[in-house]
Amino acid sequence: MLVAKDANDLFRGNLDLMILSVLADGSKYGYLLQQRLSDVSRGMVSLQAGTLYPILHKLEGEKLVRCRWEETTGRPRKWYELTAKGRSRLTERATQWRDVTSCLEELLSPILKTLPDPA
Amino acid sequence: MLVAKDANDLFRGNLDLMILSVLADGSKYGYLLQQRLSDVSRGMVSLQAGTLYPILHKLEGEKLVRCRWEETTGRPRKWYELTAKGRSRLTERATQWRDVTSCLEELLSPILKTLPDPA
DNA sequence: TCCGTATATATAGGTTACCAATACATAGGA
DNA sequence: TCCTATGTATTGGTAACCTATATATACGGA
Repeated sequence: MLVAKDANDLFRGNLDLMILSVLADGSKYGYLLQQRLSDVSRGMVSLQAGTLYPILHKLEGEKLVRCRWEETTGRPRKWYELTAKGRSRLTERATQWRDVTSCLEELLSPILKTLPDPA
Repeated sequence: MLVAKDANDLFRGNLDLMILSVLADGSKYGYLLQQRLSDVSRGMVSLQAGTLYPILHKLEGEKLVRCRWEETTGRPRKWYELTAKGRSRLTERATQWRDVTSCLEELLSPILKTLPDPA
């Protein structure tokens, strides 16, 4: 029951949201996105390749991102860019997230108040 | 990709946390817990029986809750009570949740700032 | 020059949380 | 009498994510 079995279980269901939001900050290729996400989350999120690429393919299939291969450098890289539809989805999902947090915060505030400050 | 396919997908992975926190407010039987959760979430969370009871059984198996049948009233009811281990798990999961939100908030704050107030 | 590591993308198979559907049974009101 | 609300439970299915594996290039050190 979600007892830290898998690294990213705490973010389950929100990886698409996180990826879209990172792409909103500028186009990236998969590997770069992976590192950026690890950085901004201070290591809390560590997307494995087997997690990342299937999500990107799915986002592409939904036309939320578009991509093109860059062959100029030695290694081929696949750059992903947010589409208009992707931006729309991002705001939709971000709004949902805000609603979820407000709901959870109401439930958890009495419990969290008894805890020491995160510092 | 989490496009409101199922009613509670937005809360996926947190139903155990929500149930534990509702039980922290006092012992309840399943059906009562189901309604209370719907109330405090203003209808956002609507646990079906097929979702609720398996979770309760699992929590019981982990000794996070204990339960006893109440036979006095007409219909038998199974009351669930948080154990010490359950309380410990609750604070642990609540802390995790706080960390997740702070991480997501950092990612989403630029997007949410552009949106109108929830009101 | 050879090897290990970082870079870079991809797929197959498995696990788990949750849902939908169904089942069974009692109480109360129309 | 019948319908709805109450109350607990199980079975089968789906989707998201993970682990393991595969393939290939670039680069630095020995």
